[in-house]
Amino acid sequence: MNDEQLHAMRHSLAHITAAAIQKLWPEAKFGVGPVVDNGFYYDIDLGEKKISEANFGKIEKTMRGIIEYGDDFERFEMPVDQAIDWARENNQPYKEELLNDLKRSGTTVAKDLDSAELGLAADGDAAVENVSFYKNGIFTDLCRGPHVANTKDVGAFKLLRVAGAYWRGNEKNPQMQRIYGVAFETQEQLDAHLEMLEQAKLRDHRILGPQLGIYFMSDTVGSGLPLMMPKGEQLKNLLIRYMRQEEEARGYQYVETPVLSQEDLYIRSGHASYYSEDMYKLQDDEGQTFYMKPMNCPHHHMIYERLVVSYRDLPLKLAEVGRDYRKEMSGTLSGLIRVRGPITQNDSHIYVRPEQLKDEFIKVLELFKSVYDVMDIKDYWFRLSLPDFAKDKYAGDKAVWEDAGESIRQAMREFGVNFVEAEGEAAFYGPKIDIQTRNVSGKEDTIATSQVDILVPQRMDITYINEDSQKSHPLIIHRAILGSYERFIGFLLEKTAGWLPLWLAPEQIRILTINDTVLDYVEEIESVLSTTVLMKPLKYNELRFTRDDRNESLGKKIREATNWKIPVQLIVGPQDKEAREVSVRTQSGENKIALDQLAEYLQTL
RNA sequence: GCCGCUGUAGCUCAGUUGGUAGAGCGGCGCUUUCGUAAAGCGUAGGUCACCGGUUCAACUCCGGUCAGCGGCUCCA
Repeated sequence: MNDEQLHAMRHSLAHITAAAIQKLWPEAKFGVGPVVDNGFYYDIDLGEKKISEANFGKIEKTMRGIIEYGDDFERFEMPVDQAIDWARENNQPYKEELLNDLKRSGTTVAKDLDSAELGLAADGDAAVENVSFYKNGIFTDLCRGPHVANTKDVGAFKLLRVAGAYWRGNEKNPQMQRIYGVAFETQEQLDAHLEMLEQAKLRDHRILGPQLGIYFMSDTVGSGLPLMMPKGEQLKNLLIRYMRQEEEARGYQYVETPVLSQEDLYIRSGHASYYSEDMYKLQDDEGQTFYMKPMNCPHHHMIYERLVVSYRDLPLKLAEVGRDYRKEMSGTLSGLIRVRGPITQNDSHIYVRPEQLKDEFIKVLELFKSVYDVMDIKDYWFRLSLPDFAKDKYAGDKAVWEDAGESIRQAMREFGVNFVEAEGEAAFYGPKIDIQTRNVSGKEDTIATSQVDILVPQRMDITYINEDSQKSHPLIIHRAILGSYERFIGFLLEKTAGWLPLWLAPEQIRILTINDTVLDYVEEIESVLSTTVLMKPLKYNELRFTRDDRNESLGKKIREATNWKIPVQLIVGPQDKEAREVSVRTQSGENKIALDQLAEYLQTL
């Protein structure tokens, strides 16, 4: 089966879902019902009545009835005015709204999604005259198609969940219910997909994190406020040390700035007008207003002003382990991926003269590549996020925006990275690149981001004196290679299924004894380990090891060490002591290593 | 924030159609000193998320709050 057939199948199932719902709840009003990855959805408004997953059995049963009955999907066209009458007569206000948009402009002025749903070509911007419909049995829907020939031809499906979704993606519009389903050609493929989703859950950092003693969420502390446990703080600190090592080698200078600032700073930077609703605000006893910093940029700009006078001082690269707090809406929070705080940024601002922008941006790309290679992150791509001037988010000179976008584009071409472009995803102050990857369930995710700031230097009037003794505004590259350390830890846990590489594992080595007769030998091993230092990729990384000499079976000790995903288990029994070796158990198998070779061997893991 | 679902021992979960709860693992104690993913026996442990209402009686029904999950919206 090719992609088009699969698409038609899933789209047809969306219609069958709607048909079943119309049969069960004749008052249902329908929105759109497109195909998505692995399945489909349909948006439905039942007014006061709500569908819950408890209704899925009934809906699926009705759907199977429709499928078995085997109506043909019939396509027909009608003039748009007649279609509007049809929508009104059938009490379908959402369809009526779409049809009116179509009539007016030939487009629905909403997302591309809509055009695929409707009876018009995706590129149509002239007003349309005719729209197409599809009918299966008693259910008729405005739709561009294509569909399968008969309701019998839809393969295997399962309704997965129901969610809220704003009509046409706008939170000011009414909220509809979105019924999601997955669908495949065969039951086997469907089962395999459901199995994959189950497997993905086992790699979920929100399960692994607490399980491995990395972090947890406390009901008492509150949403989006993770508590890092000793192992998590260990891991985070290793990442911080590594990034600092790499950045300082490339001329970055570390600074530290307060978590609070007076309101003035954000008024001057312009963040206040965009984000004041999203900042935590504090009032002191003297009537002063402070904000908790949601980003480090304005603070860094103040340091810039103290350090930079002349063009000779540029580029200036300031870096910080910045602890930010953001008033994120409760519904957006998720494990370590989206938190309120601390959002510990691997943050840096590179202040450049315009002619330095492209070269410095290439150096940033080089740093991305170098760090991601070490982290063994391979499956990622860049997204060049440009402004959409139709939105009022973007201010400033259009030509400057385009120059900056073009510099980034050139830098990426010159450095040779793959990238896609996306309009309307830029930051308010400039174009950016996002580093995209797919998470364990196949959903696209942003790991990190880098922006070119063309607006704030003017707005804050931060300057340098150029070669002609004139005041000029620098450009600023904002960049976070690992994003936030919290988010990166979440990402890393999912990528590795908890099996962190040796250099990052909070507990790297556990010595497992077989009985008490080897305790003196264990001490010898420990003295070797405590004088061994890993040099790559983080320099002077002292080994972190523990000993399990409890009165328990070896099997149990191995099981526990494995559940903790400790990369190196050293098994020590009378035979090892006799031979002056250790049994090294790693994920790739077991090796007997002589004690005097152990330090050397560990460097190779 | 919005829509839907969920919240029982440290963990994973069972249970009561309203009469104050149970298993496995873990913990603790004793026995066992054992070679590659769980030794045996015993034992402690719960304001059934929190607050209020209905009721003779609430973990169970109703309302609210908090927290988690799936989406939508948002993401400097």
